Amino acid sequence: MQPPPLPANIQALQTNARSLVGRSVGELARELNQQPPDQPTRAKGWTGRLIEIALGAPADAAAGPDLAHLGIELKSLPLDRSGKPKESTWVCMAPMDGRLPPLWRDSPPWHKLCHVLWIPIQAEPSIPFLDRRIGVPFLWRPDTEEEAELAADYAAILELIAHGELAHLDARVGKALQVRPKAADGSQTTLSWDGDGCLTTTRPRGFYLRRGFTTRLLDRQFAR
DNA sequence: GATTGATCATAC
DNA sequence: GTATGATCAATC
Repeated sequence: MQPPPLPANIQALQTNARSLVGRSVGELARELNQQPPDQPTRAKGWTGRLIEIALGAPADAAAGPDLAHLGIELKSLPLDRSGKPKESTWVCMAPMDGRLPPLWRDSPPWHKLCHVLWIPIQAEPSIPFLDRRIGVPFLWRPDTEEEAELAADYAAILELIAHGELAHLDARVGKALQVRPKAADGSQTTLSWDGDGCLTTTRPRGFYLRRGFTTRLLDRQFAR
């Protein structure tokens, strides 16, 4: 199997994604000539990138959906032994300097989350890394209720950032969408504003979907 | 066991 | 340095 080209449309993408069901990480790596990491624990995003390669997504560092021409974001969804998401889901960076648009529908997380192709994958520690298998993919658009929840969380987060109340912006804010540190280490900084309107610095952070939220997506999709 | 804050690898 | 892909590991 060669790395497929950029899928021309959603149908092609879905066909490709369905062809991965039941394949193992090791098989996929071999077929795509990707060298598996020696220490999987030190290659956190490797499987996600492997799936992107398998689906023809370009590996660029630009912000925005993976498949910009289709408006679709690819997300691997690692599952634990009970079939629930193992972790929260990375969404995108959260600018701390006031560049976040006031309207949810203009926001970076909305543009990432408005149309997602989820690729479930086994991730329980008891399964050797290369033996983990890919599950049934599903396209998702937030329904009214889900979007309202995300938008409300976004508004709360935005307000804290806009008012320079970063001390109160921790991972406990937000029912579905939360903000957590996102950096190579604790020394990283980015620009922000304090409560008096003075420029300062803070730790870089990003938006994440809580585990409970993605659990509900799975439940809805597979009606379990 | 779930959550929060910290961190790892890679591309550009 | 900033973005992407996330999971690790300490703590609650």
